[in-house]
Amino acid sequence: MTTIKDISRACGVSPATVSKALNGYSEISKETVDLVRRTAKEMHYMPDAAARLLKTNISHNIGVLFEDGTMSGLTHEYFSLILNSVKKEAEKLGYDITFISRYIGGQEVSFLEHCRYRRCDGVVIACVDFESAPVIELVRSEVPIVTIDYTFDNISCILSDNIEGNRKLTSHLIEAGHRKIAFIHGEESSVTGKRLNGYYRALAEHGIPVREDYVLGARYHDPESSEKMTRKLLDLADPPTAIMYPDDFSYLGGITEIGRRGLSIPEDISVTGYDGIKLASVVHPALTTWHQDADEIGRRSVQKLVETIEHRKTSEAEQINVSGELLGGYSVRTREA
Amino acid sequence: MTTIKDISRACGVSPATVSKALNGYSEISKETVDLVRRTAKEMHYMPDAAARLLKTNISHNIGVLFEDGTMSGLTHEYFSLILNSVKKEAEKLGYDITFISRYIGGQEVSFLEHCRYRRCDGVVIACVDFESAPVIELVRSEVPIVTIDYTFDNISCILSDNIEGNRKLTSHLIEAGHRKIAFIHGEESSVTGKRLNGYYRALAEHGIPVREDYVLGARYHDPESSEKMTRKLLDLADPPTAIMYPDDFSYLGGITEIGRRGLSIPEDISVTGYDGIKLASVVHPALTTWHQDADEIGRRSVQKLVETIEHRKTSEAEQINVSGELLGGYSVRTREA
DNA sequence: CTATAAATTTCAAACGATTTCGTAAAAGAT
DNA sequence: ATCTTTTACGAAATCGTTTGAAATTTATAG
Repeated sequence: MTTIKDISRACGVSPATVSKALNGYSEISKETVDLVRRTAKEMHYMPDAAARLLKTNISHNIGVLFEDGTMSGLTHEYFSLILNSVKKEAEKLGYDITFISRYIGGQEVSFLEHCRYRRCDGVVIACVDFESAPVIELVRSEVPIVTIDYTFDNISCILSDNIEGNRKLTSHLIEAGHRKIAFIHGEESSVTGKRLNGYYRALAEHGIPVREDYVLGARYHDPESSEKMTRKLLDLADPPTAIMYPDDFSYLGGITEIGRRGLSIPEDISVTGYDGIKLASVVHPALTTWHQDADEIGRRSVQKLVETIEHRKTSEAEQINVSGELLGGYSVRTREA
Repeated sequence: MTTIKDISRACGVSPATVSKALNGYSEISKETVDLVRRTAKEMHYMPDAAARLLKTNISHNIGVLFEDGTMSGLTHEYFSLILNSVKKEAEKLGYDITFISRYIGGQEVSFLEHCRYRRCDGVVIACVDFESAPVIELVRSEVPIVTIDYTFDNISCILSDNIEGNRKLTSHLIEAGHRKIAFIHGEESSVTGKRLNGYYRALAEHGIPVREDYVLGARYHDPESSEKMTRKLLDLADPPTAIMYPDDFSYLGGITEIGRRGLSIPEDISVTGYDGIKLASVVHPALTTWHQDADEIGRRSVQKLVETIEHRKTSEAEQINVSGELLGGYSVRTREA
């Protein structure tokens, strides 16, 4: 590997000058800069991130803490999309991304220790148990953090508009003439709480009393679980005319149970999902759902994190709401009042 | 941050001794080792990966090159699963993983340059255009590489058994009494080639002549595209009795078109998918498909890569086949001969 | 008690870059 | 011609760790 010394030798200048020329210091003459840059290119010079980090204390590396997809209750594709967007934006802003795990050299350590070991400039946290001790330790450390879909004091977070989203989605059903609207929510979490909140609000705004037997819990991303809840709902003496599912994928469980009973969507029963992933538009019938703007969420997280990293003193913790949109499908039927 | 020097001061020994004690050199006395280890723990010492790398030339960092060229990338569940498994196994073996991109500090560079910049010990490549110049450059460099689902001379690769898989899947249909079996394959690639190969073999083994009008190309992960091909097939004067889709997700496009014609699966037409992702088991009817063992593929890639890294001289390039299994669903109907 | 071997520990030089401070030369001012 | 300023560059320290060789201490032998 060519180093700065090799170049300095080839150019007949000192390593210091090479470094400065390469990094655009103004004190180096135009000719020297040109010479150095040219030889660097010719010799296929690449700076060494480690050496640079050692001296500058900047790794240009941001950690991502995304708990593994299958174990997490939340929608797999939604987080994959966020991760992808995080990656793209990070690249654009000059950062690489590394997964933060609880291992170093095969030994178990805390997330924070891992971050320090790799000297991450900052960390994006999503899709984890935010109330677990190792996560809290990291959040409360000196490491710049941005969380997604969870709020901590004094920590910036990017929030998908779960309250608004579910409120609008519920309102959409109400405006289509539904009064008996069931909501199958996912397992307890702050996201779930917000969606419930939105659901209740929409009902309240339209003066529809809440029926507790229409509010059931299932597990995110688990069609079997939603299938079971759908069964419960349809077995009620007075079944709902619309069912809201925890996420798009869970809708598949709904389809199964609804189909089993010979009912059809949306003629006999209306349904909605949540997420707005590709699946929603290719199932039959296409699902009316709330699209969460995963791209924007990923982008904003990194932008905010980088801002925090690069202007640590002036940058303030901020809660950023990213709004989604209603994605109309063919799974909701308008009922006459 | 506590450094080795802080510990050396606290213990009254030299930094060298601390380093050796921490790294288990046998020449250090038991008492010193204990003392050093204890104080290191007390002072919350964490080694600095960068400094260590600088000296040892080992980053304990493996790069992953997972591109989302076709917009599938990370969102494609099969690859997400592989990535996840790669991550887990890497952690277990003491490596972190970093995404290899084509950017450093926002500037465009080659993959190889990025690897050198971060000094990746090795790279797992999957899901990219293996025939593009930047990928070839990386593969042909001195960096240890393992590829997934693509073969290069002298480079280890992990192969999902696409030939066998599709052969067995096709045979399964034949054994169920089908003779008119259409195969909608994905876009051209080595994987597609192998699956075609498996399809042809199965037909040949059973003495069934190939009907070229039953072999159509669609795009992976694109139900609309498969929907269109399904239409073509069903419009044939002599339509097939079974359709094999490029992947599980594409099956959804098939369902749409088949349903539109009032046909049902599997009574009127049998179908199969490929991948064996969760979706296959929760759609209706559950899909008969070939399950690719993404977990095993990820695991073996990292194992082989680490072997290559750690025993560079003795380790030989190897092609490892990971076999999958037929996942029975309810989408194939047995026909009387 | 030496002399020698064995067991510990320390020295000091790296690794590859950045950066502060100093200096020499060139340019500008008086 | 002298003094001041500016411009361009270099010397050397430093970041935190590792490692082979040298030095020191301790143990063993003669």
